[in-house]
Amino acid sequence: MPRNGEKVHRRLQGAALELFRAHGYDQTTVAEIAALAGVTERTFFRHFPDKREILFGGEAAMRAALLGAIASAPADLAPLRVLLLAFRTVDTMLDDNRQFAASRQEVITASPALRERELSKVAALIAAMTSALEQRGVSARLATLAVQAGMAAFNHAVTAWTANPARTLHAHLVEAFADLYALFSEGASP
Amino acid sequence: MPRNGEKVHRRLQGAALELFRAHGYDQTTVAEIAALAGVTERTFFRHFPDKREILFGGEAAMRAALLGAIASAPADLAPLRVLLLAFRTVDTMLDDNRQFAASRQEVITASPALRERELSKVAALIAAMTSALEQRGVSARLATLAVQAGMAAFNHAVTAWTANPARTLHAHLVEAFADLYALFSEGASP
DNA sequence: TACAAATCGTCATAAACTGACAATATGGAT
DNA sequence: ATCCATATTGTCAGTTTATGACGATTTGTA
Repeated sequence: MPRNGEKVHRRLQGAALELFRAHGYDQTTVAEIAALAGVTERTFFRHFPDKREILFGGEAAMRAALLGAIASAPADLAPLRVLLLAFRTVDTMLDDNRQFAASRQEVITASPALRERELSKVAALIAAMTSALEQRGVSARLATLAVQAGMAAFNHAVTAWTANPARTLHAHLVEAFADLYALFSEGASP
Repeated sequence: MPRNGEKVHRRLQGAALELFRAHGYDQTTVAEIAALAGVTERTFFRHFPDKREILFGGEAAMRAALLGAIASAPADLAPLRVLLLAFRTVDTMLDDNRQFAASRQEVITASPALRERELSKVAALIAAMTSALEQRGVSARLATLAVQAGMAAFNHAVTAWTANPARTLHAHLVEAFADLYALFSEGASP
């Protein structure tokens, strides 16, 4: 039933990334992206709800992997151990896309509008992981704190890894979690 | 030299909050806000860079207080103690605005566009607090992790406090930090 | 082949912004 | 009191993003 279907979707994404890299996000119009992909401006908005969304949507696989890992972790594992385990299951996924992901990230960090959308995506992922932790019996309070702290460590590990790909992402991740533990190991709460 | 000056700015904010509460953010046009404030649509965009920004900008005082508290904290205090101290200096500021802040927050959480902008504001505040911690000699790695974890605790405390104003915000804040410490007090890092 | 359904193109339109220039009000100097 | 410099606003034209309606085209299937 589809005419071109999936191909148009990817052609639009490719055209957008190419034009964004060449002239920047703001200087690129949706009409230009559509023209380079060989479709109409109207078709762009049939595939993506808005202009910012075109660089996102590939996180579905990582999201599914993270949620699945949280759900199927050993029952007696402490919340942060569950998160570290989950993050370790997706670091190979990032390793494959390294080339493309770095190029995409360059464009995102160069545009305030895209950075804003990225924050929104991360927040949605945090919310999903939080409820996944709650399904394991972790209280809502502890779940939010654990996921936000864990995600901070994960993001720091990823950026440190892109800056220094010599060390493995897994090593960066373990170090970030160690830093997190060190921060809180100076006596009990006030 | 100014014609109306400050008053237009606040009139626009008041008109926007009123209309957003009545008909929602998406169903309210900038022209309607400007008309209710007695100015033109063009004047709106002279006071605010875009439509989402009109509900923000009041965080300047809190930001200054937080950064000042971080900078002037005792030199031998651990990073998270510095943050808890800083958060305690602003909880009275929130207590005053409680009425208005709750109304504003209702509108924000009801609109995806405004939630997105709020995330962006929080991220900017986190970045500023992180570099404030770095000025104290804390490493960039530890600073990011500490501020993100601390901000998670602070935000959780604020939402818990608005849901249950019987307990003081300070009590909620201390509890959230205690939760954070508890999360990481189950043996050393892996 | 013919039918059904999913895309896609075309057209019209609203709303969010932006630049240019004129009009007006305000504070101070003469 | 008058005039001048300056800040603010109004007006207008135009671009870009986003949406609805409707017809045309392609594809999978009976």
